[in-house]
Amino acid sequence: MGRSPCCEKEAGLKKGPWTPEEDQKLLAHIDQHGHGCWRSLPAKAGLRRCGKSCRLRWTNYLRPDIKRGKFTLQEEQTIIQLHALLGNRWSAIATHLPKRTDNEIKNYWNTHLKKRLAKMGIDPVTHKPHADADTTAGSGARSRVAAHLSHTAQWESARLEAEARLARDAKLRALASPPPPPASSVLDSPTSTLSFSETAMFAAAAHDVHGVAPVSVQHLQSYGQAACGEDQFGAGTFDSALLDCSVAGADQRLLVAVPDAVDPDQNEEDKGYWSSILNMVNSSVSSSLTSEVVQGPVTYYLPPATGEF
DNA sequence: AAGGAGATCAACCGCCGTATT
DNA sequence: AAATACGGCGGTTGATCTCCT
Repeated sequence: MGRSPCCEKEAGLKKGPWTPEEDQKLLAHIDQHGHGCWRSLPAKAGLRRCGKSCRLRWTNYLRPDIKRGKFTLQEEQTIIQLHALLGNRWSAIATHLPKRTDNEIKNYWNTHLKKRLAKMGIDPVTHKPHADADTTAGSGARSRVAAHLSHTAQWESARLEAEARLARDAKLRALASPPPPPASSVLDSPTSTLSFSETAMFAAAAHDVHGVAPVSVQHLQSYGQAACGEDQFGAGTFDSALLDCSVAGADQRLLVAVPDAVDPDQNEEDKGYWSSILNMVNSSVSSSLTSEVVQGPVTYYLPPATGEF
């Protein structure tokens, strides 16, 4: 009946931080034999760990295709937008951030991005401005919120502009270095195979399964303003500039024309938002294959504009 | 210099869907 | 069909680091 007992029930298994020796054993074993069955791996590799612990250590830390260190501005924006679409589905988000693990993204969200959005007056759960939640608030309260947003955005703007400059410099330096490896080895995320229909499914999923409220364009504009600075792009163009500003636009395709400032037609804004997200999701695959080609227009599935999600 | 507070992140826990027997 | 293991996922914890007073 069923399978043999799980290794995790065994006594005397080590827990806690991994030592360099343990890492070496695990690396050497996987390098030679692959991970195969995680349950049986610890014994074969000479580790007093459970298979689950080994798998976690490998996927979150030892895997050779992991990029560590500071998240770029582009990555931050990708996380924020995908989070707006997918919610706390970190593994799904991670598939669109090559070389980043779901654990790392989750940590980064919880320690950095969530706080930053909250600071900007955006609810990190719904991705809507806090003022929206309080429909009974008077105009005085709204203007206070707006003033706070503006003030916070100015500070964020200064900081992120500096980051953007650094990112741009790094990009230019990278362009001057040797060409990237062949496409087959660049496609780091094997699960990043989203097709058109899958992006539609994503949209539908966010729509009716996860209960994630779609973000109106203004919210992204708010972040865009913070990231790029109002003077540089002018009001109403922040969505287009959102990703461009960080890396000089060399390989960015998250560019969707959107209405100026506050459009009375919320549905139109939502369409622009969804187009923006879906465009990014689609392009994340192709951008893994080429860093230079800019795609032409794409037709998108858009969820029916019900006005209420 | 000391220690308290807050931030960070690797690792664990528990649940869930799927595979296997 | 039922029972159980496995792998994966998201939430949480706790050790360590950094900053501030």
